[in-house]
Amino acid sequence: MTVSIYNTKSGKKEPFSPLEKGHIKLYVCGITAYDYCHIGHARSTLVFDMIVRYLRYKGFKVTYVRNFTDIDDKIIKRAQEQHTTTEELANRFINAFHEDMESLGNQHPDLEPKATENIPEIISIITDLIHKGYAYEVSGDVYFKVEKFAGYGSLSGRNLEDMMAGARISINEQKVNPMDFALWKSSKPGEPTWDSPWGPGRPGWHIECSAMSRKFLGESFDIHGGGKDLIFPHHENEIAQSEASTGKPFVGTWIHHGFVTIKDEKMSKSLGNFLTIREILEQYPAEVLRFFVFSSHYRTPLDFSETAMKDAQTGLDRLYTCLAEVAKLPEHGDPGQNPAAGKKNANKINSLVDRFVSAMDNDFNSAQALGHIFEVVKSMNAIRQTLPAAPAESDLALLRSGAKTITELAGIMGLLQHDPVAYIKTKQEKILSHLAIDPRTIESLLRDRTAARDEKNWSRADEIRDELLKNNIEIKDEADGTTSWQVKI
RNA sequence: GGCGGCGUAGCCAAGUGGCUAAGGCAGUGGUCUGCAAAACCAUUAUUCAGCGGUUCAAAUCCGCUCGCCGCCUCCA
Repeated sequence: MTVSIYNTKSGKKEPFSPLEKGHIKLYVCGITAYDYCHIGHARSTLVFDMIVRYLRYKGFKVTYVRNFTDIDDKIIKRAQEQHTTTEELANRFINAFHEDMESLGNQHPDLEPKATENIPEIISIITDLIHKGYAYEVSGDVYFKVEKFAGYGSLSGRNLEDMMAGARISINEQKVNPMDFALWKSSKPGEPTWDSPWGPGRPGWHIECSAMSRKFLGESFDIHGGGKDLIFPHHENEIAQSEASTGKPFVGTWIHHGFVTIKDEKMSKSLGNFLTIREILEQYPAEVLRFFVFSSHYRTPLDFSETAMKDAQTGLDRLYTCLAEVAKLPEHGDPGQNPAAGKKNANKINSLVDRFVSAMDNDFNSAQALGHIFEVVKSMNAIRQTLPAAPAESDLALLRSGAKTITELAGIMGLLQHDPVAYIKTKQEKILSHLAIDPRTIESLLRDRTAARDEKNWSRADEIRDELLKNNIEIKDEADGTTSWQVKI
């Protein structure tokens, strides 16, 4: 089966095949390094992490490039505010970004080039564009001539006249057309600068992606991705620069993911309603964030809330609980025992791979794919419930193969990769360390309760139980008369 | 103003013309238990914002209306 991908360029889902058989070249716009990353950035990296892992699962070789923009207006401004260099500032936030990626459990892209390390390539494209008449220099600045490029606006579905009518662009006297955008900016005193044929300066915003994608992936490549907000102007301008320069198609498939919203509003620095990745990860395990992100299709908006994260946590726990229960099953089956698993449940389990793959083939529908996993969990629980003390070998084999498949497939989203038993234990220990009650007190109260129960003093026993529950401690009276306790998750 | 998207149960969310409208959370009922908790099971939309149309058949296609959101300026 082939993967279908929604292509922003055509506005449709299309069967995907790479230019070079079996080898996909993917470029994703990374961050501009001037601040800590927020959960919108997290979604972006998570989505492409999942996409790359899935394409590799399908047997493709994937070359995954994600850049850093480490020179730009915002970086210069922020560096000046902090009385530091753009280099120091950018490196500081690139390091922070790498820490965040590590915490999120994302795999590394194959290459993470920086704009400042590719200045010669940038200058070379600009020079070429001037030669070909697509760009012009005005007192040290170089602009791209949008009117000269016939397809300008095709990605974002707009034309120059409409954009002019928008009238939200500041008129720059130097430009031939107000929509012309800067390829090279002359530097002001005190700003970082590189020598160029047009004098000392630095690259404009969009050109670095054209230069780096060409250098590492070639003039034409398969997939280019980023957030929806990059469609215009960033990606539109990249197409113009690259195709004007090479005369070849730039990118086959454009993938754009939706935003993370808070209270249904876009999260952004200008609105001040953003949460950084580190703030989130202080409160929730990375895996919960991953589960939350992959519970929705990547192109829809994703509304972040405490409730949504709590739901994600509970859902994830349900999956881990099932795996943990299967792990606790006896090692060997009873040869004399009849199988407990019905045909329907067995089919559900055995067909999981097919159903998961067809969901993911359909434009990476991770939400549907997770739904299939939950269905199988339900089937496995149902079988487990009817299992006798000495279960049949075929039942054990079925449950183990189900658990193995779930673990493998969930791994494409970076989920369920912890040992299930250890996962639950670690989590409880973490919660316990924040509780106002310690294990010694708990044990002591439980001894009191056991004594009360021995005397059939139920009201006292229940009182202690309620007291513990108030402190997030759940207790369980075992069949053998002992009482165990655990932290409520 | 131009362009694009969305509106499915209490909440979240899949569904790309045709089998019972996935799945999760919450709720309710049950198994278990002295009673609980946990776990598990069962159950919860005759209907997909509204109104028309196309079709043998529409949540899915088309048109209009209402509501929400995004891009057009830095943005994942």
